Amino acid sequence: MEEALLDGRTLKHVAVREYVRDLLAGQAPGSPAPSERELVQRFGVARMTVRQALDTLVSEGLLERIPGRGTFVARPKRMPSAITGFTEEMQRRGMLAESQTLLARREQAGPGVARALSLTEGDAVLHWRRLRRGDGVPVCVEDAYLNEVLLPGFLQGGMPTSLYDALAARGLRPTWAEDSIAADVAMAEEAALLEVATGAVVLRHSRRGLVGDKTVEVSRSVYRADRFTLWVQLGAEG
Amino acid sequence: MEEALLDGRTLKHVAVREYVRDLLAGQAPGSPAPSERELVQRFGVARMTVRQALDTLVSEGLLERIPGRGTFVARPKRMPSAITGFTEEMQRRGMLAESQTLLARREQAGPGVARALSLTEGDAVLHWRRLRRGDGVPVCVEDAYLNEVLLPGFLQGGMPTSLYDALAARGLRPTWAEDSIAADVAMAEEAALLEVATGAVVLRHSRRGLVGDKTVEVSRSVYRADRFTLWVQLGAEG
DNA sequence: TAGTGGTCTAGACCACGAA
DNA sequence: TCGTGGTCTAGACCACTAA
Repeated sequence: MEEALLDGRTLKHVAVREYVRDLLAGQAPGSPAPSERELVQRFGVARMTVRQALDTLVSEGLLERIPGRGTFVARPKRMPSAITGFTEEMQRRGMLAESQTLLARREQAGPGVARALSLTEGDAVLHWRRLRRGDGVPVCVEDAYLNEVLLPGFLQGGMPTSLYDALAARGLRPTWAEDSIAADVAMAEEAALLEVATGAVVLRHSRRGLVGDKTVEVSRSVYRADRFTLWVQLGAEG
Repeated sequence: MEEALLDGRTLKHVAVREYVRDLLAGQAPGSPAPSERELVQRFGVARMTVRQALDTLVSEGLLERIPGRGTFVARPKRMPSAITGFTEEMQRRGMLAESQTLLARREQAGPGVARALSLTEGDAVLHWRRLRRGDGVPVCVEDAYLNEVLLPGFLQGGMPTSLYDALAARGLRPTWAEDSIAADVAMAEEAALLEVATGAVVLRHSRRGLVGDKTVEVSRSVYRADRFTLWVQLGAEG
């Protein structure tokens, strides 16, 4: 029976690991995993091999070992804030996210954008300006600048609703972000778009989004202070 | 010579691990670690034991294994924002942090603070209000509410400069934080303390700080918008 | 007492990188 | 060719938990 589980091509600890992962998929926290010796019997491998498989699942946070008791499905750990965009943020709050493209074109990078994208001033960048609504009310004006070299043909074929979905489809969703958040007042143009008075209080949010060492996105957003509060979770342990 | 390194009380993989950690402390990224077989010889242990020791250091991010080459000091990974307080934040910016205690007393928890600290309304909490300066200029008014049960005698013996240092000394430095950030205008009392006009733009920052499952700190800070921008790094990969 | 995970041994063969 | 880390074996003894 063991032969059905080991095909000779897959590494044994990987086979055991994926077997256990499938077995416990969807199981409630606290559900017991097979014991190490049971997996040794089932797969006909050494115990160290089973431990190597389980070690991986423990470090992933899927399993939890309790000496003298056994191995169990761990309760999900608290996770720090993911790197999300407006669309996901609104969905998380149960609000309807809408976007109206005000501008989508190639431009020459100004000094600030060029530095943030690790380009030279005057290099071509994609500039995408949107008015973003939550439940129909203007919430935010966002200017996103994208590295054109990484996104050939991005402006063709219609703009997507979610920038991060579009980046993810190209394997370029940021895995690292450097954000700055400040309070300020709205300039005339911003105020008109956000349907507030010039000088109304706003929250300014800038982001530099990287995947690996490459900056793919620089954005500057201005939020109506009366319609938006930023939430951030920090830390790892739970 | 091996006997000098193993005292029989310490677990062997721990002895090997700490030997390697000390050996490589302060070494530049890319510096080679002893090979696994070299450590086997030096400590007279099995190779699996050495691998267990090195596995820990690899998962800590200190070491990096390169198959066929060896094991090396890893370059430091980018880390998400730590959970810091005002003092550390100012130091990070190269500014002098000063604090003036406006209030430090036991109070009965109001509904919001009680809920955030997982207490019952009316339970005793420690309330610490400070005016915080950076390079001598008022930057922030912070109200911190602390769970008195976790911090017996905290108000005696003089207030520390850094709340987070004081919590760390008790093993209660938050490992998880839930923050909210919003733009607003200063109320009269805040404006007077911050030396701005009533109605001036401010950044409001609330935090719930936990260690494990216990909430140890709830704070509400109001920052002068012209003196403070918040910075956050998100993500894990580098 | 029986079962669990934690630690440890003394080997083995492999793919890969550098010389 | 030689050294490296990656994988794997077939056992062993320990402390701890639960019945």
